[in-house]
Amino acid sequence: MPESSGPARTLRADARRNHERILDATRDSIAEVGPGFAVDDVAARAGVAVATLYRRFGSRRDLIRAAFERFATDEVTPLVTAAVRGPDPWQGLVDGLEATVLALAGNAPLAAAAQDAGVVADAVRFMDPLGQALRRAQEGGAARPDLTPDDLPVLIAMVVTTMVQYPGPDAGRAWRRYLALLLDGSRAGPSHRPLPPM
Amino acid sequence: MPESSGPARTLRADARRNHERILDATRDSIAEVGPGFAVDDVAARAGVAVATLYRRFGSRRDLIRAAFERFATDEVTPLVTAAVRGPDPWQGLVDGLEATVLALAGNAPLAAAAQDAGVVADAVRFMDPLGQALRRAQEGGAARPDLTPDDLPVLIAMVVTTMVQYPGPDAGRAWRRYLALLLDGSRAGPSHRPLPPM
Amino acid sequence: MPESSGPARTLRADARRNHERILDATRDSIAEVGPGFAVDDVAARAGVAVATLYRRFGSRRDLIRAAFERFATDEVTPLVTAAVRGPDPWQGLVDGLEATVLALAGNAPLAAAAQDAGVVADAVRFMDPLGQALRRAQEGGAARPDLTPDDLPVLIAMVVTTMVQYPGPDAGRAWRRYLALLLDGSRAGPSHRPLPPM
Amino acid sequence: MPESSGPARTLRADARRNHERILDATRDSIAEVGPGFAVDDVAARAGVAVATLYRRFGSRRDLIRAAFERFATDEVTPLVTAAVRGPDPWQGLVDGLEATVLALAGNAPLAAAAQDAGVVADAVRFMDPLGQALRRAQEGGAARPDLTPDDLPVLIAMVVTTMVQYPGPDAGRAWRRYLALLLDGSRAGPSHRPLPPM
DNA sequence: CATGAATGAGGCTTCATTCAT
DNA sequence: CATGAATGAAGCCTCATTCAT
Repeated sequence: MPESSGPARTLRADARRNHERILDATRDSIAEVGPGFAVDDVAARAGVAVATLYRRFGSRRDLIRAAFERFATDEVTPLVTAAVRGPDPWQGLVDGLEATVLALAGNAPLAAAAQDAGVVADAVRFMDPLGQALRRAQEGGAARPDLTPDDLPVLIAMVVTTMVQYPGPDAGRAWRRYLALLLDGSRAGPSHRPLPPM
Repeated sequence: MPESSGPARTLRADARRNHERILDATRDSIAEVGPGFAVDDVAARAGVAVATLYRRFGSRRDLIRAAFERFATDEVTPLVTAAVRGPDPWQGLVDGLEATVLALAGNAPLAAAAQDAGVVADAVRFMDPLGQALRRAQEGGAARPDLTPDDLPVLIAMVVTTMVQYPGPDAGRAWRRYLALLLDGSRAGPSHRPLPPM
Repeated sequence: MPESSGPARTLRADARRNHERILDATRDSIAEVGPGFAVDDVAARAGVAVATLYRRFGSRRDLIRAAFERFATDEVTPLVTAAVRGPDPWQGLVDGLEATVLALAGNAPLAAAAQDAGVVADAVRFMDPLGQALRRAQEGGAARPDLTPDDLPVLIAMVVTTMVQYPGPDAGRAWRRYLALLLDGSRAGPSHRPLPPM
Repeated sequence: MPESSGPARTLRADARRNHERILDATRDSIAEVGPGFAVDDVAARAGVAVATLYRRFGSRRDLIRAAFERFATDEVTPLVTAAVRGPDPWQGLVDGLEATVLALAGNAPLAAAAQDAGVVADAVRFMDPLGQALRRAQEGGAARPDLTPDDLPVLIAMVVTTMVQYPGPDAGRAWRRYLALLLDGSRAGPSHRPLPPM
């Protein structure tokens, strides 16, 4: 049966649609009222009952995680994947990290909420392209060899912190400074002593 | 105005004592129940009424700020001041930052609360010795010249983030890794491009 | 109506199987999470949808009733029937009541749930052997004549109460004390005034 | 300062008044909507904020306990104390228990709530006169010696159960029957074997 | 000036139950 | 006839903060 006209109320489809709606609503609510958003507000925005929300996502924390993950997957990862592609491996890593933080900066409150909930690292872990970029840069001798892909979420969290902590008018700029500092520390260099273990 | 009659002075002293007690209680409460501590709990521990607490400090946030500031001033600054004193300017900066973060790590929950409340930078700003160490390291040619003392609180906040985000069993270790990375990026080096502005 | 075609009979069997499964799941769920069990949990354990459960049993309360009834019928009644059989009529009543409460004690949470839902008496009413034992004991002159079989569920509920109210380490013992008291009061005795009416 | 005219708004007095009001409201709410009453409803009836209620009583359970305790202390104990006073020790015990259960029957839903919350025994423990009556009856040789005052709350709970379980039109009568049974079992008698331990 | 009782708003979460498929 | 997604209504509880004493 092809999709006919009119309401076409399917249930499975509605469920999926609700899923998306809730995630959108979460993003919007956080964007508007900040990391202290209320779960009830999200449900209201999504046009579903709170219990529906709780059926899919078990808790406020998981909701944040899911919203941030989808954001990371759908909006960040593609940009990063694109940024990473380039002839120069080091520049690929630089561009990838910049793209990452830039994308996060676009939804800073969501990032802050994820930070508050302690789920940044979880979600960010899904961005594999960065890890590959790191490896390529290491193989090319540009990045110091004692970094690991597991460090990347931490680095990103550190930079995100600088956005969270300084929400002034120039908040959109300062993070570049500290990312640059981290990157300079991440280059291969003869004077570097091995990094302490994780 | 000379110190006049007895009672007035006694009151002043009592007030001061209350002030200290409240700050102690804040530190203790946060240490025990974490950043989600309750103001009432602080008042109870301090042996004062909640309203008294609110008379002295205007809000929960200001209370955190004050507690963290006193902690920074009384417990962190001295250690840092001592650490900074050394013949080698660069090592002085390194030791100073390490001492800072180490001291913060000792009261990680308080640091986390300050982070949550967004007052880390405010309080940390009071630690001047680090700024002087930075300048000395820059004058000696060891530290890159485009860093400023205002960067230091940010760097510290970044490292504190790695403690907050990874409260696992090795949480006490990982921060060293990222501080090292930041320090490697902070060294003077011919290959460094100028840092983006703050 | 003779057993007709296959499929119909298969469906009936499946329905029956579901019925049993749900009742088992109810017993298990209550045993694990106590009288505050959730209907959804029962459905999940039974491997059926919640709506299916609601089609067969009208409400949570009816579900408890049904589970307790089946428990009473299948697991308690046989034990009681066996216990009642003995040469001495009074001892038969004593043993029967002890067996009853003992069986209930084995599934105390289910009994408690039935108590909470107010359906103990309903279900217990199905245990006729006790009534017969009472009559035999009365005919033999051992039990006071003004008791009736309708009193038995009440007596049992009273003893079950002592299990519910005292869930301490010796909860498994105390009920014997109060059953003994009730039994001593149930013996025929010249000093007994007639019991007030039900 | 004598109590003047008008509102006379004292704070300490108001607190005390609120305390009483909340307890009254609890009694009323339970009487109206049953043991499943809502704490919010109690607060509304008492004309106080929910938080006020929670400041005094820590939890729903404690609220029930307090309401039942006050009821027991203020309304039950005096009646019992009066009932117990009589020349015949055994009759004193009988009358005391009857008065107890009778008083409970007047607020059966409150008793049921206390039963549900498992706090009957706690509160009932405050009714010492019954214990004294038991001892007097035992010293007079009327009551069996192996009963202890700690048994009394249990006996009462058992009888209360018969009220809870049979809320029919004759609910007000049946309990007498079972109390009589318990009492007959509580008399001293040569044929009694010692009660099993608690 | 300290007290602490009172507030009001809101937070998260859970359940029994009913539709639409 | 079974499914399970969705519901709506509560429920309990906590907190930062402000009056009245």
